[in-house]
Amino acid sequence: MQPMLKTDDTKAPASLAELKKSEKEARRLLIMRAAQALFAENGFKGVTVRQIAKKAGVSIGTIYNYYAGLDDLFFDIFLEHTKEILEIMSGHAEKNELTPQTVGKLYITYLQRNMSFFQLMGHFMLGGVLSPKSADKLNTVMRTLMTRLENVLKKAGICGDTKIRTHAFFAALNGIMISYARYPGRSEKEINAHIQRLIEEIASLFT
Amino acid sequence: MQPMLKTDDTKAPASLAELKKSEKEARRLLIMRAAQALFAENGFKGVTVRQIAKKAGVSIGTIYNYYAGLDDLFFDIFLEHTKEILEIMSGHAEKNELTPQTVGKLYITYLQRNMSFFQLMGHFMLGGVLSPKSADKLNTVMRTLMTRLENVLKKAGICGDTKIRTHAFFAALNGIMISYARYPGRSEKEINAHIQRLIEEIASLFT
Amino acid sequence: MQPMLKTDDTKAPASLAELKKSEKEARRLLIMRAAQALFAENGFKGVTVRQIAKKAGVSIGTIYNYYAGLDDLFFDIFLEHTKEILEIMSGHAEKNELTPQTVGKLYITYLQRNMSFFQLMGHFMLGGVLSPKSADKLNTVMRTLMTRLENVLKKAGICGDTKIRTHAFFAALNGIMISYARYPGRSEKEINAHIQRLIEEIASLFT
Amino acid sequence: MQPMLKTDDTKAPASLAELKKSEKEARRLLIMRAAQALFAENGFKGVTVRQIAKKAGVSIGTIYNYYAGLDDLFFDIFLEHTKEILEIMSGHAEKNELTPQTVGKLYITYLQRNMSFFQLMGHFMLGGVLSPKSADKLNTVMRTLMTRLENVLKKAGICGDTKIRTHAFFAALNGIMISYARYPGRSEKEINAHIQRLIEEIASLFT
DNA sequence: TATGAATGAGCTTTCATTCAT
DNA sequence: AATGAATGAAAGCTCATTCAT
Repeated sequence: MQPMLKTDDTKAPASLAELKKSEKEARRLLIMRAAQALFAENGFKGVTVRQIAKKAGVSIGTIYNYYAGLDDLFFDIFLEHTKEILEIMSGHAEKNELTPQTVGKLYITYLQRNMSFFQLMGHFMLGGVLSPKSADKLNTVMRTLMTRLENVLKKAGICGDTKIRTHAFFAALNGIMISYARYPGRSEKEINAHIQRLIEEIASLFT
Repeated sequence: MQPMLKTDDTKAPASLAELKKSEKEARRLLIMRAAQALFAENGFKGVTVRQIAKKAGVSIGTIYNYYAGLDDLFFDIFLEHTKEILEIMSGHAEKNELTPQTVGKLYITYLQRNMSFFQLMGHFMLGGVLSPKSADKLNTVMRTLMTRLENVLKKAGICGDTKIRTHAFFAALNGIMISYARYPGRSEKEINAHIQRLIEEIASLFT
Repeated sequence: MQPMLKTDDTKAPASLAELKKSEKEARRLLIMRAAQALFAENGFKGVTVRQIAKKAGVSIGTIYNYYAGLDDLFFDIFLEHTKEILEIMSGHAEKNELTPQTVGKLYITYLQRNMSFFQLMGHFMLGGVLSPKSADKLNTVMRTLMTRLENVLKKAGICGDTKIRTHAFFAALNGIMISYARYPGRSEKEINAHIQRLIEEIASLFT
Repeated sequence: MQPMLKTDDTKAPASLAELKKSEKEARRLLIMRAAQALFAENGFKGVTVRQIAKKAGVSIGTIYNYYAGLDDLFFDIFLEHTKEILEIMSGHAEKNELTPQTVGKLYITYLQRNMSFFQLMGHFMLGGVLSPKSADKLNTVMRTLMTRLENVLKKAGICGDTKIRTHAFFAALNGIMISYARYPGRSEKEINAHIQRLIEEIASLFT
């Protein structure tokens, strides 16, 4: 499972103040990346503040200077993943390659490679409590994602209430993951074959 | 959120041995119900051995006389829920009322009223490790559920690979839950309206 | 590590009462042997009442019908071992084979094959509290052992206060065990070679 | 039973960093002394993390900041005792007072006043598992102790394989303790008299 | 702003012993 | 005499968070 987070978020600073700001941002990123890596290694439950601090090369206290608490950090990671998914889709959109099927496969592939992202999704959707600020951020990014998906489906020729249909498509893809991504007693290969068939099934229904 | 687990599991015992056995079963149920109630009250965080023991009115040690560990107990709860869903569907099947739409609504309604079941599903599917024995039990009950769903969809006139299509239907329903059941910043009413529309959308696709 | 406890303690009963008594004794033995076997397998700390009951094929409660508690059972095992050592020495004494060296090797070999016995010795001598009754039993058997050892040393020609010298010999042998029987970082072979040399050294001093 | 651990481990710090380091060392010592005191009071049974924390006036968590686990702490105590024994012997060596008899009495007296040390010795030699690092430390300190003992015995005129003879002497002394230090049914006075006689007996054999 | 030692409530699990049957 | 389910105190250990430096 290779995390796919990009690394070139920094640009040339224009002033001292901006320099400091970008430094700060860089360190925030450092922390987030460390946590993300640990997620990928040990899953959601196996990540502790100590480990993150060690991996990021900062002190525990510093983490709390950048994030109000672990859930805050976790949500930041979740958001980062969502943004990355958007970028991946953008990349393919420019090449005019997006069909419901390809977008479905892209999305699921991403989730399979970043199970921790899906674990976080489960955490926040099923159990966690989001601050209003976090909820706002989530809304913004989700709206963007939905708009993009909607465009793909429209181009594929869906009609009717395209918005609700997009939501249904998105839900169905997530459903594949939670229902079959780690089905007990099945090999990774079997699971993947099954998932691919399900994506095609779902995608064909939405075309 | 009202749990809907049935309570009339007891029958008249035919012998002393059977009496003891049913007593034992009754206490096992007591423990499971206590845990289930705690799930409903406080979510995953609120379920500790201490809490369960207190709620069930038994000692901590007793819990370990009935279950090998917490995960064993959790899985038992999960299984019980699944069986109950099957029974609900059976009830409606006899009355010949099952369409993809009604079965979808029944299922989602159950999940909404028993969020803990869905949390457990997430727990086992995303993070937990199931013992081979538990995996077997899971397989058995899931196969039954899938068969039942398949019959419903067949009666509704689906064709092609009905098995994979059933899995897709099931996945889509679960996806609605994980994607929208607790969407942050939305009221319960809004959420429910949205979910109902999504069910209809999905169901219509599978008809 | 093969435990060396004998098994033919039963004789033909002369009456019904005696039959019952011997049955009882047989069951007591059954429990003790089970505990002894578990000691050999898992060491002193790894033995629980449940395990003993299971291994002996009796219920937990039954164990408490025969022994006041675990320490009582442990002490019984300790005593049994001591008696066995005496018997081994008796066997060789009849053949007129006992020198300080051979008796030292016999004793240490027994301890090495029954480390749990030595662990018990440590338990009772360093930390445990013995009931007066147990202390009496211990005294009796130890006196017999000392007498036997004394005879061996006398035959080997020691003079002076033979009693204190016997105690010193006995102590020295035990000291070899606690000091070197499990020396960390040494292989079993190295340890054994060292122990054999020490026995010879000690034995030669007492000749 | 008065523990005899020394207390003057602190020196004037040369810098802030060194100050902090010595503070840390002081707290480590605080924890170790608390554990040592509990050993002396209640034996092995009385030493729990909670008790140590309470006695040392620190939190439970703090103990785990200084030691990886209880066994790590126990071994530290064991080592500290060994070092102290070495210091005691050094003090007398300077005064040229060491004969096998005096060194035997010094050693045994120390063990009698610090039974917990001997209990720890039993713990590690009979049941415990030492980390490689701990095993190394043990080896170092034991080698020093053996060298010192060997010098004493050499000065007393022993010949032959002086190394093995030293080990035998050391073993014999330990054997006195495990065999007779707490002989059940004997008064403390009787026990002490017996032990003193045994030391003389042993010492005379090694001269 | 960065640090990291201190905190202590909290966790799951074990196990000798009791006692009603 | 035999049973074994129930007990619950106690264990070692974790870890997010705080706060003085």
